[in-house]
Amino acid sequence: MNPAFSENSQSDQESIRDKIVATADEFFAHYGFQKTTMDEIARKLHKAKGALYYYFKGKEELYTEVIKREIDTVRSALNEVIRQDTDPVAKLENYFTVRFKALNQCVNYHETMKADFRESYDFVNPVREEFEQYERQEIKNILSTGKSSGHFSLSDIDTSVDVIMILLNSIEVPLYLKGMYNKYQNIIFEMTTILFDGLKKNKP
Amino acid sequence: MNPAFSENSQSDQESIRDKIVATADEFFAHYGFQKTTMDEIARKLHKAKGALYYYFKGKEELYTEVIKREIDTVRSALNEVIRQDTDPVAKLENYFTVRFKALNQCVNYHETMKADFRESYDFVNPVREEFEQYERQEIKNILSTGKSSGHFSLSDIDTSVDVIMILLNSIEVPLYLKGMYNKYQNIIFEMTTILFDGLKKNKP
DNA sequence: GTTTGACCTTAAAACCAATTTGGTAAATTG
DNA sequence: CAATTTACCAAATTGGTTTTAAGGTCAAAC
Repeated sequence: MNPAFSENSQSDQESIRDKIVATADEFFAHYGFQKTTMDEIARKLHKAKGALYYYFKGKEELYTEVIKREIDTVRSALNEVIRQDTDPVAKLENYFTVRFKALNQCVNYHETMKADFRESYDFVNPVREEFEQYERQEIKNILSTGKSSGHFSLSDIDTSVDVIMILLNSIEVPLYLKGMYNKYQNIIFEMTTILFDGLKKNKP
Repeated sequence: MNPAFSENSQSDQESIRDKIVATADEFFAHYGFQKTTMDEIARKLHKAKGALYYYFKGKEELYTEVIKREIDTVRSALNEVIRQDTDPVAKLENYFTVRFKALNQCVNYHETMKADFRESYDFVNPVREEFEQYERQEIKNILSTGKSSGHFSLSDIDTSVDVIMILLNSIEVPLYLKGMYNKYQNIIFEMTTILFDGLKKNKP
């Protein structure tokens, strides 16, 4: 489970697991969850379908793993931004830019969002929620340090975080589900600017 | 067509048209576009189905009329806000509050938005687009006068309008489609506050 | 000018058989 | 024992057909 524990045999095991996830990713991204079959994935890997069930409980768990890795990519990119030693304003700005760009790559994640209007993909909710919690925490951190350092003037940080979270999540719909990411990029930039002028401390 | 031209006989005609729209509204709001039949609507009005086609070309036109009236309600409320002699900042704030509240009542309008992820209700697009154009114009007016009067500090008004329009439209998804309007009200308030601090001229 | 009711056409629902597919478990391999 | 296969089941999906219902039309009637 933990990569740090991987021995020779387990390294192979992980490697196969990874290959399964990678192949599943391709199919899911191409044909979506429903239209992808476990048999297809197995065949592509020159394995029998049953082998997949040695690594994953079922199709849903495999799909969830694919989504999880997509989200992890975003998280890594965001961690990189957070790690940097920049002032809170620049950090939050970077956070937004990187988030939109990285999330734009998450084909399967968008698929579930789109599908959520038709049917429910509840089984990915844990992943979504976990990421939301992560983001909430990180944004709160940035705002908190920004408030302490006098970069932001905020009365209630938690509410500000709520606002930002809702804005981030809301704007995903036109951006990704309607494929307007490239078209709206300059508008996103302007939006962040306005938002930041609102969050920033007014220069006295 | 124009109510100002209505004579006695035409007044009756308009009255019946209105009754049809009202009844249609009830059914559409209750069962949605697809599951409502023209026959149902006619029966409720103690008329034959054919009568409806004397006033409307078809089901889609009738539905569009229902949507149009919903939107007109919102527009009236907004016109009231615009009419008032308040400073641009307060006016735009009122605009937001009233818009969200009024739009929350438009059951059928939300139905089409929700449905747009499954199938397309293109025939209501003209209504949508017309309203969007109206909003764009009014918001631009407010921003323009706000800039002239020194309440707002804006470099490019058109882009600011774009940002506001996208934000307004984006946030409708969680607000109405996911029924979070009541839950999010204080967050909306805070959002407007932040947004306005961003738009307002920094006090020197 | 309105309304009706019979009528047409097409789209949706209901049905059913055939097939596919997710999932399991015993057997097999190395 | 870890990893994989094969054979198999039950449930879901698909394809095609029939039936039904619903949108829309029109001549006649009010």
